[in-house]
Order: sequence, then structure tokens, then C-alpha cells
Amino acid sequence: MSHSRIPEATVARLPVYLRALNSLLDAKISSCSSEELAASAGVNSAKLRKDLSYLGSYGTRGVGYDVEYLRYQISREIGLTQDWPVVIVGIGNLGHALANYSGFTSRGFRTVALLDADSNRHGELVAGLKIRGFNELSAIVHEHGVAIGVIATPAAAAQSVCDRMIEAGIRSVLNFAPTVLSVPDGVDVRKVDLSSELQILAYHEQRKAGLAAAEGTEESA
Amino acid sequence: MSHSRIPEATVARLPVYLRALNSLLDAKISSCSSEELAASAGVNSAKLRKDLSYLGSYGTRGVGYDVEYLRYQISREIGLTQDWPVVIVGIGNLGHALANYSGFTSRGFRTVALLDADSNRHGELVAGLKIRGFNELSAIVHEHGVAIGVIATPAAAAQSVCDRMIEAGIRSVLNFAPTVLSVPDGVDVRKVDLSSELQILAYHEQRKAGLAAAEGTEESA
DNA sequence: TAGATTGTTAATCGATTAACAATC
DNA sequence: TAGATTGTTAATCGATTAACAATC
Repeated sequence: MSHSRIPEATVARLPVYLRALNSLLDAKISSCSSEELAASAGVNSAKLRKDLSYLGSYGTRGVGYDVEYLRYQISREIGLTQDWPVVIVGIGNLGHALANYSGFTSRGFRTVALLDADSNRHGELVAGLKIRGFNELSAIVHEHGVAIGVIATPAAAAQSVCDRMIEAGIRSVLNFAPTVLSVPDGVDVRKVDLSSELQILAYHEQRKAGLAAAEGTEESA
Repeated sequence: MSHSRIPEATVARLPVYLRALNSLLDAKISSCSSEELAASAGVNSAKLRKDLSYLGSYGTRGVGYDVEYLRYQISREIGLTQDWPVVIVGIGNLGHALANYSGFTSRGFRTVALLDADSNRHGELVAGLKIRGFNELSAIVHEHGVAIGVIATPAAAAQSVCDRMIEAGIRSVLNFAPTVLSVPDGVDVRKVDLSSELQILAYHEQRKAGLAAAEGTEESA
């Protein structure tokens, strides 16, 4: 159990390594070098070794890493040896897709409830769960020990949903609503911002186009 | 038109500033200080001013920023004064949600085609567009000048979809499939990894729990 | 022992932040 | 002119990377 602080950038890459190890296992590969694992995870090997060194010393010099053993160690470090109950609030298009997303369930997360403000939709079955009212949040959080809440509501509702999640005891929030949430200390928020991602791509795309045009001008000059 | 290089971290925040400016405009606020805008964007004001300084000098000392003017400048910098045609490949739960996501359309992006490998679904209407076959990709890219492709397929299909996008001339890819894509130089890939986000939250949540337990032990000792 | 590969060191690079001179 | 606030400087911090000693 490492008590030392693992850098944020490293933490963010652990899931990537875990996935790479899982595909190696699927391919019946039981041992690999940092070079091979790094290639599979899309990083360079120095970074991979540095990252792993924060967790402990799980490789063998001259040999490499045991895939199964390293996978277990990373899982344990992230906390995936236990099951994490999750609630999703806001069952529109996106919430619906998230509820059905098998990647959650298969990776240590279990959606225990779907909540929506629209009472007309209460009772509707989505991904095998009944949509429930928002007023049940607190009871659900306590019953299942929910620690992670997913917000997939429109932007206007997100802050108030977040406030009530925190009130109910949730301290980790994954926010899909296109708005900045303010939360007290001790609460973690991660944000997935779909249109920001496209905008960042557009910026680079525009630069490439500008560059190409500049080259064209140069050529014709 | 600034030709100097804007740091990646700054580029990633421009969409956030843009959104903050839009909500100020919605609230009929026509002028603001860096302090106010920073609060609205959830960053500190020094960082905001540093970021804006890479774009140019669009504020007035002693006064602040004109919201409309700054919004225009950031839009232009990102490249949102033009419309970006987008194709989405893989119309499962997530692709469906993305096709219907109004945040794309409202922010300078226009979905021009939905493609899926399953021919049984061709012709089906989603978000007002007919699902089409993957073999039409190249024609669509050329017809609409598509520069950005969105991959919402299962992991197993993602690399081959990506290869064919690049072959068709796409140089910016937003990848929702849980897999690492390899692409040639000059192609940008951004990855949205839903279960990684949850895993990162789980890591921190576990640490908080560990900390609380450690404190408990301390107290009882 | 020789070859291979980890784990770590140290140098470099990029991002953040506080402080303040410039200037409206 | 006095007060306010930007844009920039410089210090600090954190992340990346190459190189290599440790060691299997």
C-alpha cells in the first residue's frame, strides 16, 4: 500500500496501462517489457517506467513485467478490486447512452440508479433499471453507499443537481453538462466536455489549413 | 491573426472562456474584469490574463474586457467563425446520443453524415439524418469538405475506421472508442474515455476513504 | 559471465502563479 | 490626478525525457 503521493498525470494514465495489460492478457501474452507495454499504451517507455515506479517495483530487471501481476497491482492502486456503485442523473440521450454503456459495468462500476427530474418518465425502464425521482437520491446514496455521481442533465440544472449530490454524501462527480460546477473542498469533479473537444480539434485544424495556405503563398511568391 | 504558438494548456481552456463569455452575454453583461471572467470560468485570474495575452491585447487597463469583443476574438482564434462539417461513425447508443447532442450544432459544428457498419440499419433516420454505409465515407468527406471525424464504434473497429478516415482526407479525429489509435504525423486525435474518468475518480475516492480510516485509527490510538 | 531491461537520476521543458509596472 | 485593472515578468512548480547504474 503506497502512501506517497502519485502525480495527477500518472494517475490519469493508470487506466490506459490497465487497458493495455488487459488486451495483452486477451492475446495470451503473460510477460512484457516496458517497451512493449508502452507501445501498446501509446506512450514512451521512459514515461511508463517512471509512472510505474510511483506504485512500487513490480518488474524484474533484465526480464520485464508479469502481465497478470502488474494488472492486479494497478487495479488495486486505482481501487478496482472493489465495486463502485454509481448513480446517473439526467436520462436524456446522453444519460441513456451512459446507462447502456457496457464499459462502465465491465470495469468495476455498477449503475445502481437512474434519476430524472421529469416525473412523466419515472418508472420507465432503461438498461434494466427504472427511472426514479430525484427526491430519492439521498435514500439511494445511503442504501448503496454510492460515492460517485454522474451528471448528464442540461447545463441549467447541473449545479443544483451537484449540490444535492454533495448534500447526500457524494464526493466524486463526473460532469457531462457544459457548465463549471463549484464544489466545496474534498469533492472531486471531473468534466467531460464534448463540444470543447471538437473546438480544440477545430483550432488545430484551422492552423493546419492556415499553414498549408501560407506554404501555397510562399510557393506562388 | 497571431502566428505565434499558443500553449496546448491554453488552447484547451479557450472553449471554457468562450462559454463563460456566452453566459455573461446571456445575462446582458457587456463588460467584465479578468477577475469576474476567471470566476465564471473556474480558473484564477492570473492564468486567465496569461492565456488571453497569447491571443493579443484585447482588454483595456483600468477597465476590463468588452464581453462581445473578446468573445469574437476567441471564436476567431479557435476557428468558429466558420462552420465545421463532421461525420459520426458508429451509431450505437453513444453515436445516437452524439448525433442528437445540440451542443455540437449550436457551437459551430454541423453533423453531415452518420455511418454504421451494420447494413440493416442503413436508411434509418437518426437526428434527421439517414444512416449510411461506411463505403460512402470518402465521397461524403470530399462533398462536404469534412475535416473532423468522430469515432463511436466498438474498440475492435476503431483503428480500421480511423485508417479509412485518414485515407479519405480527415486529419482530426475525436475518439470515443476505448482503444489507443495510431495515426501518422499531421493527424490529431483527441480521446474521450468514459471509464477512465470514472477510474480516476475511484482512485481519489479510495484515497479519501483510506485517509478517513487512517484518521479513525489515529483517534482510537 | 554477457545480455537485457528495470528503476532512478538529473536535465529539460512547459504550465502555473504572484507580483507589479504600464496605462487606461 | 487617483484608482483600477491589464499585460508581462520572473519565480516556482510539476511533467517529460534521456541516460545509465543497478541487477536479474
